[in-house]
Amino acid sequence: MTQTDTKDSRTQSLRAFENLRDLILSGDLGAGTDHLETELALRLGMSRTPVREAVLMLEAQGLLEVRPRKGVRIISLSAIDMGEIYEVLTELESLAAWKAAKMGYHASDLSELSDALAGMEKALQDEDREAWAEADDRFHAELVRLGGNARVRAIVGMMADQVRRARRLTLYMRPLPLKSNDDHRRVLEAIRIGDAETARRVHHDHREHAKTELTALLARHRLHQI
Amino acid sequence: MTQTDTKDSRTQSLRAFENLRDLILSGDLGAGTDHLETELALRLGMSRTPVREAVLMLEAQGLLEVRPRKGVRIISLSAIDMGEIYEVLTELESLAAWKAAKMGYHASDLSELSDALAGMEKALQDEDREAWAEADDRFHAELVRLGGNARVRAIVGMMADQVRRARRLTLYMRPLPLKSNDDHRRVLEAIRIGDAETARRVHHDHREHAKTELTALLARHRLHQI
DNA sequence: CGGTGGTCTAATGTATGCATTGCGCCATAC
DNA sequence: GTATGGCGCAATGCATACATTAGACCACCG
Repeated sequence: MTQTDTKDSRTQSLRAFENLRDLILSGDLGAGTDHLETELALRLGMSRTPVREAVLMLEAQGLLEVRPRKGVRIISLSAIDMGEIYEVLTELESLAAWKAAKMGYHASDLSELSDALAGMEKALQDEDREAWAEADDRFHAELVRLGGNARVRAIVGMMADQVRRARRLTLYMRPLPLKSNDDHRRVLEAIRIGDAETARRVHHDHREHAKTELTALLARHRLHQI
Repeated sequence: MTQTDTKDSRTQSLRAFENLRDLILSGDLGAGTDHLETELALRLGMSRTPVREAVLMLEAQGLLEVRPRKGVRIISLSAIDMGEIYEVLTELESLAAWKAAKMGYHASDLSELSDALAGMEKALQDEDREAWAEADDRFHAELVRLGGNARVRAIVGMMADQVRRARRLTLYMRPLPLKSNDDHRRVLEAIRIGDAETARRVHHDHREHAKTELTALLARHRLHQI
């Protein structure tokens, strides 16, 4: 009657899931904070039932944890967590790169990847870090899509969500990612010519390097929980 | 009043989750079959609410899918799915093997791994495939535990659950896994002496070999959906 | 003054009821 | 005989009410 008249075919649970997810990723529900189900239900303008369902799904994705009688706590990631996530990303993305190279894609199939790369290079010239991060996301997402393993895509998507907050936080703390673009270009080239081993190795090294860089950055800035 | 008086501190949701999970893994709820929430609630002796919550969690784990107005469908895995899962297992378990070797475990830390290996060897002598499978599970579970990455452990656990049905189905279709034990022994030895690269490579090859063997087996027996 | 026990509160876990809506079946018309 | 439209049913999505129980606070006792 008040705000929910915009025709909406999706279920309340799904809306709750998406809304809460966005609130968490945007930092609106800060890491480490607690929230009661009732409170969240009120905020989203629905009853507790769909909120509970959404919370359950978000817990499965590792974005929050339910602590009976204490509310749901937004997960905060330690440096160790970050390391774990990067390890998973390293392995699964480089598998995707390897498979993508093996699949013998035509150049036209790789246009999205080239576009993302071009976006990163332009952003770098403009020193626009936000744009660079967005293009970087697109590159990695497209890479796992080309890898053609739905489970890898799902897992990498989840993990990427989890580190998104951290990445945004550190975006302005580090030098412009010059080497990164070079890595990406080499991965794309390896995929283009079907050199699977190189694609895997370069991407693997790329992610490992990103991990050490990020953890060092977090340590330097005393960001042990984000 | 009838069967659920055994004091049970766990929540109904958790019980529903575990029960349904077991019913699925045991094949009692066959792959591809549909089941109404009401029916499942009746079967588990509880109301629909905890069943719904359990179903949601099981969906997140990829064991079933909810199809509105048609009931929940137990996921059936195609050969492609099986391939995807094995690829993920290959990468993440070999990462775990690599890390385990790097961590410099003392021999006493590896006793569970040795035990599992001994169990596999004894089972092989007895030609007891069930026992072998159980010991194999223990070996792989312990390996990812030693790897020390909680996320890897969670993902591998989920994937292992998903292929359990298939593994049981094919357990008696193939020759005794002689090479498998040898692989495991080499992985253990590499971890013991801290040779991370060997541990990774051997385990990687081991899993890849298992994948091709399984998919060939499924194709030969026309098991396209299990 | 500190510790312990009890009570009270409030948040969750669960059940239940209702509204919605997709789907199938039947009837009717062409 | 077939196709189309409407009606009815039943399963889910959601809201709400209730029971349970963990945890906090206070009072009383040592």
